[in-house]
Amino acid sequence: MTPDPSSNSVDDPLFDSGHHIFANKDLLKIGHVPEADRIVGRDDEISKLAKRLNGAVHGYSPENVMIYGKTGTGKSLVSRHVSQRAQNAADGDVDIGTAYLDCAEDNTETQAISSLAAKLNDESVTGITVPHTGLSTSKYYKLLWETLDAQFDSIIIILDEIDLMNDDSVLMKLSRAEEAGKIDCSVGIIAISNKIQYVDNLNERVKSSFQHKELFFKPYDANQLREIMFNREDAFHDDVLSDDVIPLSAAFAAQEHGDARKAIDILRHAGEVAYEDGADQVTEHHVRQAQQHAEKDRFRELVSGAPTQAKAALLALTELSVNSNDEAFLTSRVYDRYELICEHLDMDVLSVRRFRDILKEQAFLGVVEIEKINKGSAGGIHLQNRLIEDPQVVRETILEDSRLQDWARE
DNA sequence: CCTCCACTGGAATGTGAGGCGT
DNA sequence: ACGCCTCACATTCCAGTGGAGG
Repeated sequence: MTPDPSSNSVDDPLFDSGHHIFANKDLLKIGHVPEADRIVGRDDEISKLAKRLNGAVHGYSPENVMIYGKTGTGKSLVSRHVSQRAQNAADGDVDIGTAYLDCAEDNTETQAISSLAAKLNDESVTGITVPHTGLSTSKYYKLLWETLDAQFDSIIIILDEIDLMNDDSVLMKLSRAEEAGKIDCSVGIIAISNKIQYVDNLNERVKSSFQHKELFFKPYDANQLREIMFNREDAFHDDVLSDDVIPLSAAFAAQEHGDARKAIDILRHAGEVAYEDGADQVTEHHVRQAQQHAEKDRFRELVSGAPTQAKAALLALTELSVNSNDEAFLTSRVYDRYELICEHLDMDVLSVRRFRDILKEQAFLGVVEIEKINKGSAGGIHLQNRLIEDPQVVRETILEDSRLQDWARE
């Protein structure tokens, strides 16, 4: 944290906040939508998508589009970009609205519709207030139709990560609203998924109402990744990046199946590491460190963000791992230890059934690994639970939680 | 090839927080 | 003040599971 003596614009050295490394850190933010000339290698996709949405610009119905592609291939980016441009390009007397919805966050029908209504509603125009929760689903739909009618001629709705949505009916009702005469506003839906089979698994009724064209996004190759990062080089001051930084970050990210998000993350992290080191250049060394950091951070966040009961369960598993030579333990054994911990800490003891689900959630998050084994006539089917990361590290992270700290003294 | 064990996991059901309109 | 809504989390019940060992 040594202040850089050469930095000129800063009065108080305590707050020089990385200026000697970053010139404009916003360029490295995840949701950042770059200008058209900074989007790399997606020209084809952009013009195809624009063609589909063209109707909206002139006041008639746009087509629905289903976009497939792996994470970090620019699906959200291109969708946002094109819908933004459609909004700007609209004919003088056409009012276009756009809404972006992350289905990972709002993954139920009600949540999705309520968020959409809240996002699109401009209270000063419509005079409608949209409560966050509390209404029935149908009331939220009604509110949404009202806001749409009051404000727009056409609307483009982006449903990101739609495969995480628990209920397909959103898709159906949104796409049907116009033809069913519920609203007088053209609706175009851009649904984004990283699972190719998404549409196949849809219910027939939904499929028939959600008429759509499909668009596939290929992963970025190493060259494109490099170009993407060079385009955001302005985030750093001149001469701060040493020559090998971007190629190396690109190489790391290319290994992860061409994920641009990861690439930019690594680059930003490397800058932060360099800043903390008090270095005045970002070097290959910082990139490597950033790469390792990213892995550990992700894991710590998972564990420290877990609910208390889940932490207690993990704690039980770490206790067993630390105090024995085995690595994997039967659920019943982990549960016994968990009971002890709960009693000692004066916590509620959950049922075995719920406990199993908690472990399963942790397995889904990649903290625990579960293997099914069969002991035959000696006792049928069991699950074996094993920590993926070093038990000591998990233990330390869990014990940072004030509610569980008492345990450390035993 | 059949049995048998002790856990697994689906389904139904309950509870309480948070929030609405009347 | 009240009824009504959703949703997350939890419990209870029980049919199903599938390989070691007879």
